[in-house]
Amino acid sequence: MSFIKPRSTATTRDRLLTAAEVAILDKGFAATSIEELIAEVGITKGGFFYHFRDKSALVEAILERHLTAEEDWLDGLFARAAEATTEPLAQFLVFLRLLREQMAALPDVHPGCLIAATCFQERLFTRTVHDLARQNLLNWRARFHARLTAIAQTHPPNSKIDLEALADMLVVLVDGAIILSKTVREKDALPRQIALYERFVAEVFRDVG
Amino acid sequence: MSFIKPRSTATTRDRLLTAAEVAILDKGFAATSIEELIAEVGITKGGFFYHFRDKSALVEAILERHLTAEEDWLDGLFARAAEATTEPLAQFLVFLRLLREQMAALPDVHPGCLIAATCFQERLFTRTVHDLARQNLLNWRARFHARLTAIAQTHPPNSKIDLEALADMLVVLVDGAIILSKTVREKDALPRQIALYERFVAEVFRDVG
DNA sequence: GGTACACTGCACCATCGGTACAGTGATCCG
DNA sequence: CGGATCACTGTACCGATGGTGCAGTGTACC
Repeated sequence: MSFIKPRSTATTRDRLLTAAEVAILDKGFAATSIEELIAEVGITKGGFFYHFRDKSALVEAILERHLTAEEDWLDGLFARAAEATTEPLAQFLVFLRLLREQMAALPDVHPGCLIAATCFQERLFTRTVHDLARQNLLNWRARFHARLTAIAQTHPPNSKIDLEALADMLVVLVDGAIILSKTVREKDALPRQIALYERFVAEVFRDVG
Repeated sequence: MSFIKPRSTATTRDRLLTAAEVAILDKGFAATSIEELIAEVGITKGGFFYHFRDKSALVEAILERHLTAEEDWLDGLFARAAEATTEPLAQFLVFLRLLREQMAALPDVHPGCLIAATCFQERLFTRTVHDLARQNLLNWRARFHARLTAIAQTHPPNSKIDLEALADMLVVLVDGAIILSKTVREKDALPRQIALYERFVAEVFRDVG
């Protein structure tokens, strides 16, 4: 090549990550070849393995980037909910509404959950990939659980409830609804499940006058 | 080979299916090689392609067999629930309890949902595979929805509720909880989610005395 | 005895992940 | 200005795997 390519250091690696993330969510990890990625980004095979030790390391990097981005995004939603009200239950319900609205606003069916995508390809990935996914889920469990516990202080549930499972339930519903919406090709499946969760949470903590 | 192998016609094909199903649920489709399957079953490559046009056709056959077995199994649970009571809500709740108990009795974490596993490997499979998965989910939606509608006749919910989404919710929770339990390696995640669903259904249709 | 079934055995192909390594142009540092 | 380092290129090569093609073979059934 004779033209001068803008020297972009981290950018090539980042473009690889983006191309790979899109491709993996679209058609799966195994169906995404390294050769197709380097063709898209415009580098050679040697260049790919300069950035990533192997295909697993690529997934590792995608997951890391994705998980922090997801965390920032949800933190943003929590912050907006905190602006609206300080009351724990109301705040959580606002957060859920914001989450549902954002999911409903997506143009197509949700591209899919990377966690779920890795979950069913066990042996293709390293320990690290699975640990990343695991830590991420445990993180969300802990965060939602803390909020639900706080809510239960001021709104004691009418009967004993498994708050940890209720915390997991949101993540479970999101992942499950993504599978459903991808499989039956209905983009409103996800927001509708979140709506049910909102109702459930509201009913569990409804103050029995 | 000199020893006389018992002539087992359909059995070889069936043993292939079983070996493949186990392997795919354990480590994923892409990580399961044809060569490992034929080694396990004790045939040659030619024998494999005599039974299946390609790897996708294998998945197709596994799904078909699996989905009918699953349907029979759930029908059995419904039948047992019908023996216990004829009242629609009580019957559905008995069914959910049976489902939860069976899931809790599994020795390890649930091996995983074939539907979900196919969902994230889009381009590796044929149209048929995806259509099978789709029809299966739509089937369960219709069946649960019919039951919920019947329940709503005798137990009008205290406020309007999306019964179709509530029907989907069970499938969504099961699939999502399998992902969760596989990822964090906690076998009780699935029964705990079903327990929450039981409570939700009971509360939605609780007669406001 | 003939036909169909359920394979075996073997040769071969393309794709893909991955290795190895020498070379090269741009950039940064002293 | 020189040297080191970065971010690659280019090429050659390897093994595993999915898949094809086809001739042959033992068994069962009619």
